[in-house]
Amino acid sequence: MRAPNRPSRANNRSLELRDAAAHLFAHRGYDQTTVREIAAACGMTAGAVYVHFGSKHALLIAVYGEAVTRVTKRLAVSIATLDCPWQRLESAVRAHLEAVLQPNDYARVMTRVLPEDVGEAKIELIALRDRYEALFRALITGLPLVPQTDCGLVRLLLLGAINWTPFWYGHGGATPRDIAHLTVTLLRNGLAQPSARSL
Amino acid sequence: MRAPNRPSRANNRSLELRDAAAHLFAHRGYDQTTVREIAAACGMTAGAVYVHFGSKHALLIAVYGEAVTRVTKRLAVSIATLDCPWQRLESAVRAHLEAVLQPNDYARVMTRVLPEDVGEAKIELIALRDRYEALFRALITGLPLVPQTDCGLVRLLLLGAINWTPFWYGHGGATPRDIAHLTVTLLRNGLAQPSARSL
DNA sequence: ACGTAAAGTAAACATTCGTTTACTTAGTGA
DNA sequence: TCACTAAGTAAACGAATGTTTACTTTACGT
Repeated sequence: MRAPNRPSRANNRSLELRDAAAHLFAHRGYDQTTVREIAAACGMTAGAVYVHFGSKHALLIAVYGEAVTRVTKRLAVSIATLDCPWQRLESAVRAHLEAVLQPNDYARVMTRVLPEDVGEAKIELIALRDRYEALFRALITGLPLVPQTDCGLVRLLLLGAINWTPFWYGHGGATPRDIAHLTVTLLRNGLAQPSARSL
Repeated sequence: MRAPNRPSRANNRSLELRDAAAHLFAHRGYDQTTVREIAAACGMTAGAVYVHFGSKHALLIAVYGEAVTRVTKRLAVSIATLDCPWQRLESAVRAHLEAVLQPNDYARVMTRVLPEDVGEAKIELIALRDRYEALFRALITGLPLVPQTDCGLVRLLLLGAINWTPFWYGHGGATPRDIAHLTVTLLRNGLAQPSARSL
């Protein structure tokens, strides 16, 4: 018998495959990426992919799961030492944006491939995404908002705004820090001139 | 010679095809829709599609163009009689949301299929989308915002928030009217309790 | 040294899809 | 009536794709 949790051959090419898949899914989308391309990126043939993953869908789920794990960790670290709920939210938004906007293959997969487009794997992807969005739910319900605000709606608008950023980022000079600051300022105080505010 | 602008056979099945394509693209995405499905929806064979459209890409561009035309018209009507810039923006957002969220095949294609995913037709789709987003540029630069606000960034965040809505709409009880109101209120005044505002 | 099993290859398989081709049908104008 | 042309069909084409199969290689435990 071999020792469990440690494969006999040291090189774990599953991770190599997963990374290559993440890179291609992030840059070209799921449908536009072929199993042969993923294999070639690791210097292998298509058949070898199925030694490590049962299907292309399974590979996507592995990538997506790793993406959620990484971004979750990054976000938790960024807010760990902060107390002010507004600062916590801004820091979380900035961490999310940095992950999604810097050339970070895993995070980018989360916004690039839509669960609706992958049919069979849809349910698993939505579950993973929900796990991540729950973090923002907590951050938003912790804010001192005007009474009877629909926190769920606020969360969805906020996530929509920042999930869409990859499609336009780079055309202006704004950094993730700028975008996060503007977003949370907007949520907190609005952007109207003081004389133009309503009730 | 035949009279121009009026085909000899009265039935213009190009439009029928375009409608069917819009329906399928909106519900299943571009890649997941086959030319055979579009043809079958009109009771035709795949080959007949190419009598009316040179390629599947051309069909997508036709759908996308019609979508922009329709939503643009709808949006123009909704703000025509309003003067207050905040009301104009809210009305425009509501019109956009109603178009995108009600089962409106054409409008939904605008948010469902990403130009990045269609390769060859990408450039045309982006041009069409830009034409539409210019309307929001005008509405936002007309707002009395605090000085030195980055209007471009605001527009992109706003469009991101409302373009993402189709992916979650229906899970809460919010109507397009509710969402539009909350969005513009948020942009105008923020949502912090008055005692929790910062400079 | 030997048997085992994982890792990988090369090739084929079975679809599927966008598109083309050859042919048929039917309305229109002269 | 008759030639013309747009509209449509049935079938095939050619390429691409996810996946499987049969076979080879190689590292490890005993």
